[in-house]
Amino acid sequence: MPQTDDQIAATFAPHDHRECAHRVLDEAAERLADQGARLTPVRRRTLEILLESHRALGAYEVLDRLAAEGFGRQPPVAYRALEFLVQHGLAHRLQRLNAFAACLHPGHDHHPAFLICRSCHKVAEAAAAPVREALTHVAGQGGFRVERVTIEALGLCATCAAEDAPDSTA
Amino acid sequence: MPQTDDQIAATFAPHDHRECAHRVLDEAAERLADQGARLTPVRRRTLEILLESHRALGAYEVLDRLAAEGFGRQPPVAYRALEFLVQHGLAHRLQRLNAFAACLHPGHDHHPAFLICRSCHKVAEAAAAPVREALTHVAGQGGFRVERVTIEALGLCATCAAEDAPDSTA
DNA sequence: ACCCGGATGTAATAAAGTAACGCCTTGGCG
DNA sequence: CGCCAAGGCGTTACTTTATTACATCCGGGT
Repeated sequence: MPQTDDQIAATFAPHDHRECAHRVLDEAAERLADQGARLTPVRRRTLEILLESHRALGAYEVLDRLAAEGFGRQPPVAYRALEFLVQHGLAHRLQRLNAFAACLHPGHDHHPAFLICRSCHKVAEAAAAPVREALTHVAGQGGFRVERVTIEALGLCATCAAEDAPDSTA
Repeated sequence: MPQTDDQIAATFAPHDHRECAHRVLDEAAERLADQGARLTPVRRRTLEILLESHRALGAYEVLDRLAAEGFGRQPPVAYRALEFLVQHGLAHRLQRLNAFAACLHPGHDHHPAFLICRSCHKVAEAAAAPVREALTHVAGQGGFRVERVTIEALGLCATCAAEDAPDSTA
């Protein structure tokens, strides 16, 4: 399971973000070593940039950051690093946003459902298994074999909902 | 329910396509009249173009067709017509493809799940309700309120699967 | 006739993504 | 060590997708 209920809430709640970034980065390096893939400086930095927030960043946003730090300033620099991260399950691409977000649960379910808050723009990963199962079932009845799914929800996270209407929570 | 199992199969199976196109177009005109919206020539023609196949078309693909028929040849012409159709539930936007497809079941479930065949590229609509429900449930446990959902599956339709391996069906 | 809003059309530009090529590093091997 | 092959990085140039801004036109109401 990619993400428990508490973890969804934790994504949106204020927290010491350095800690989760660090944890993920460590796991990432380890996993890549196992696969014989190289976490080069650009790639590592790209992942760090994504990890600095729970938001999804556009490729050009990432590119600007990389360029400012001495890496190449042409689009392929960012796209290659991002593609590498996605392929190795360290980042996800959000179709609705044309943007990328670090995977916070590498190694678990590599095709989670995404919860995108329209207010704070943070992105959480939710367990996609039950959702995918429902879809696979519906599709299968029509003879369609599902191979890959995109599940993205736009809505309001608990933290933002509480801010919008601080006393209407109960 | 936007689409029964038989209807999913029907989308991918060979069939007289003029018939389903015609039916949808008639319904569309009627529905728009109710809403006080105008199905102008560009809009109508755009819908017809989308209805000519079960595939999703890129905005520029539609634009080329429109331009060839005497309509404007600048991007906003196509984007405006497509946006109108989407807003009135007569077409859908497919995020994965950056493309648009006619809605074959206007008036039912306006946010269906999409089944995209990677072989024939046709797109079917499937009932999203159970899928959305599963997602809403998972998200709700984390305090996230789902508002809009994107569900798109990439896979192989029954017709293409049968062609790939004609005798492995049983 | 006049005005108004919506629908069209245009040019221009932004944003997102890809192709093609050369150089440099890394790591294996004689 | 010297050599080579593969992969990574950087560049230029380009394609595809989408939007902004503004002029014009058409239809309905007064």
